[in-house]
Amino acid sequence: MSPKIVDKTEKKRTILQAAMKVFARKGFAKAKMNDIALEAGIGKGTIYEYFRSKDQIFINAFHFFIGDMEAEFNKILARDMNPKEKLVAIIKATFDSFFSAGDFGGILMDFWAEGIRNHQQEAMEDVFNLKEVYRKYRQIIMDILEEGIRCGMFREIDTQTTASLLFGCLDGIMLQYILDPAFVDMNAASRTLADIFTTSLTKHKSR
Amino acid sequence: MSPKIVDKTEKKRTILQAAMKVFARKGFAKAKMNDIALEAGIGKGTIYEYFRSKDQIFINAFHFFIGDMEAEFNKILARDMNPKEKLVAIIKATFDSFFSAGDFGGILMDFWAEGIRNHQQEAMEDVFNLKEVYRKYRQIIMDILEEGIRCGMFREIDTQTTASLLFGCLDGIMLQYILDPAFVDMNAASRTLADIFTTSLTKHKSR
Amino acid sequence: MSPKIVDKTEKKRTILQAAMKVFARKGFAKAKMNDIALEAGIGKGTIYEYFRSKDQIFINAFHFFIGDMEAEFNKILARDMNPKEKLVAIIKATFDSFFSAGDFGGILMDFWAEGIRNHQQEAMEDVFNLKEVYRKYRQIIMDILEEGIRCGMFREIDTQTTASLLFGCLDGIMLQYILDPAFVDMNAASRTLADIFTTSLTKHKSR
Amino acid sequence: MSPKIVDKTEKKRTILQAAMKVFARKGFAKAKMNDIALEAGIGKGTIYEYFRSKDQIFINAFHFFIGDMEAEFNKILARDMNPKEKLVAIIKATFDSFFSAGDFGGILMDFWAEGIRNHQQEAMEDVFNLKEVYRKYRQIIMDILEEGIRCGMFREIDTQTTASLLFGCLDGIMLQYILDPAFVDMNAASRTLADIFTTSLTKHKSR
DNA sequence: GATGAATGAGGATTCATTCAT
DNA sequence: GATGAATGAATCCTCATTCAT
Repeated sequence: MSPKIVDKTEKKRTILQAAMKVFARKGFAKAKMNDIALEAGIGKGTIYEYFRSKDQIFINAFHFFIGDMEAEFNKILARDMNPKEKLVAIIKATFDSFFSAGDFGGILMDFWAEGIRNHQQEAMEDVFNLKEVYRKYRQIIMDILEEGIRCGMFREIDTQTTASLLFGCLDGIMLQYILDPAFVDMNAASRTLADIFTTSLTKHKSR
Repeated sequence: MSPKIVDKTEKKRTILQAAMKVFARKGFAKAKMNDIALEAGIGKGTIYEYFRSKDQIFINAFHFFIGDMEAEFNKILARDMNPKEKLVAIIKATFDSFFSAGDFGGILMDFWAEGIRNHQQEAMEDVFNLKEVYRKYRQIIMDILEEGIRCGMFREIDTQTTASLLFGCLDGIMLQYILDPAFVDMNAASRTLADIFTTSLTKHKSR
Repeated sequence: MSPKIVDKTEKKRTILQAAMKVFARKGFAKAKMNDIALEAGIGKGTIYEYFRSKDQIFINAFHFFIGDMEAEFNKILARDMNPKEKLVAIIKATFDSFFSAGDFGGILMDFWAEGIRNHQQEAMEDVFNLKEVYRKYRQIIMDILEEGIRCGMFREIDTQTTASLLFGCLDGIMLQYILDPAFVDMNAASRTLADIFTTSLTKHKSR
Repeated sequence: MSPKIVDKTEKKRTILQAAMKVFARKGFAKAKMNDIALEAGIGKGTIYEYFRSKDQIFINAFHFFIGDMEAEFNKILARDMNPKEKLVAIIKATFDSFFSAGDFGGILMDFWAEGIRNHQQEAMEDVFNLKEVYRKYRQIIMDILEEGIRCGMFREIDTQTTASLLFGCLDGIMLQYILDPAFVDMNAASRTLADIFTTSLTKHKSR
């Protein structure tokens, strides 16, 4: 009765990962559906059994990419750590998440580029809202900063701006790594970034 | 002598600025030559009198965009300031440069996205080498940092990584501004960024 | 003996009727094999157990549609009626046959459209010869007209052309009904058509 | 200043006529844009300078085809003739119009087929309303019939149904001609059709 | 110099058909 | 026998680029 049994979810992920590789390699615009099919080792037409369009693949890739990071952050927030430790953990988690994405790092650029254009235009607002994602992550950092100020661990700073800067710094350093891996030591970057922000934020009793 | 006097350079810039507006609005891939022609108020074919191809326009736009910043930085370096002041000036100049680009902010994403892809591929290496541009700017910051350490103003830090982080932070915060201008106060960002880095780098005598 | 007894003929008809519904609804070109499978409540692949191709389904549908009408006409010809009565009976039978086709009326257009193209091309000539079908039906009408002339009931007319016109009129009125059912009263049409032709053909003794 | 001067309207017609030829030969669905381009002796892309899509070509072809007939009919109605003469003139004009369409006769089938489907669906209602076209032409015939009855030239008949039948007969006979030109003498058909209807409709004084 | 009409290579998408289960 | 996942040929349409005027 039931013919060929296929794990749709499994195959969908296979295609998605193939697509992400190709996007990372060529960028969204230059990535051909055929490239994705070849990378996935399937026929061109098969992709359309799992995704309605090239755009849909992109959006799915975005959510796939974001998903992990979100889970990771929530785990950190739930842990029993002081604000400074949380901040360091968030920084470390972001770097880890970036590396677990493996080849797909370059795809970040397309997420950004597409996200920026979308926010200026009308459609897709709901499915591909990079602005919201950023707000959410900034809020997480802001919460930690405010907690630190409340408990007297951090000095009084503009939490919103500082959160933006920290988050921006994470983005920016990854960008440089993607662009020029030989020049950026990511371990050092993780440590130094944590160092700079915690040093600067820490309230010195004696002063 | 010449029947029609046209300032080639002037018109080239007109086209370039039109192109940058369109790129910023739609992204490189979705920007049509016709859009650029319309924006520039000229005929489609005329563009080809000034640029060999769409790619060439992009590369020219890139250099146009970079050019100002480079000049600005050199001016700062030549000025008679201490390292801390220079750092603050560089940060300020970067923000200013970004705003002077006006509408064109969004184009940064395409520069980045294209630049990243190009560095992984072969062609264009010479004409569109984003990697080199970044190395150059990082070097400028590194030089300031090292000068600061030498003269005992900054503590001993990993200058290369710190330069990367500072420069990354500048990129990252602009990205967020482009994406969500209502959320990011650029003046505060400029001040806070300078504050965080100088505070953190400053060598405290008593310790 | 056989593990599963399936009435091949029965299922073939099921598929055929499903196909006819879909053809009527969407036209041959826009009808998808999947639509037919869904309408028939079977799997897409199953259709190919009964028909070699989409074209074959169409041809079979055509013959299925024609089959009834042919039987009906032969019955009329065999009956003991005068030519005028036979003509009226043929007209009535055609209308009835059209309505018995139910939803499938619209499919006539595709039969016509396809038939016309096929006759101008080479292939299918044998399996799908609309020209022959028309010739046959015209001949039936011609025979009745000639019989009427022979027995002095009809005046001397161009039987071939008159047969074409009568048959054309039947086609044409159905077309209008399909297009705009609210505007065409098919009962009135049947009566009026019979009236016009018999009135016009009848030989008036006194003149 | 002004480059290549092209009569857009003229070229549009050229493409339209090429398209009509191809539609007539292959049917709408099987006609490729490339076929039309080849027939028109231009490049594939050029078509899109004049028509937005294949559908638009079809709709334009429809209006082009209808246009002439409408003008012709209005001329007849304006002439000083009695109803019987008008009827004959309308019949003749329809046949003439059909032949002036030359090769394009076969395209009628696609108009019909498409028109029928459209009336069952939603879109295009306004641009491609075959129902309205038929209503208009039936009305023209009805008006003539009613005028004939009023002036005592025609007997009292169901004008709406008779108009449908006459118009249907015109369609139907053309269909047969397209299908099997060797079998249908269009001159005879024109004459016989006029004969049958006028004979049948004429009020005989002595009765 | 300027133009925009013409072009055709290129790519997303559709869908009849196949075939492993 | 029945199925539907997989396939790729086929096709519409886009758009950078050319070139006659």
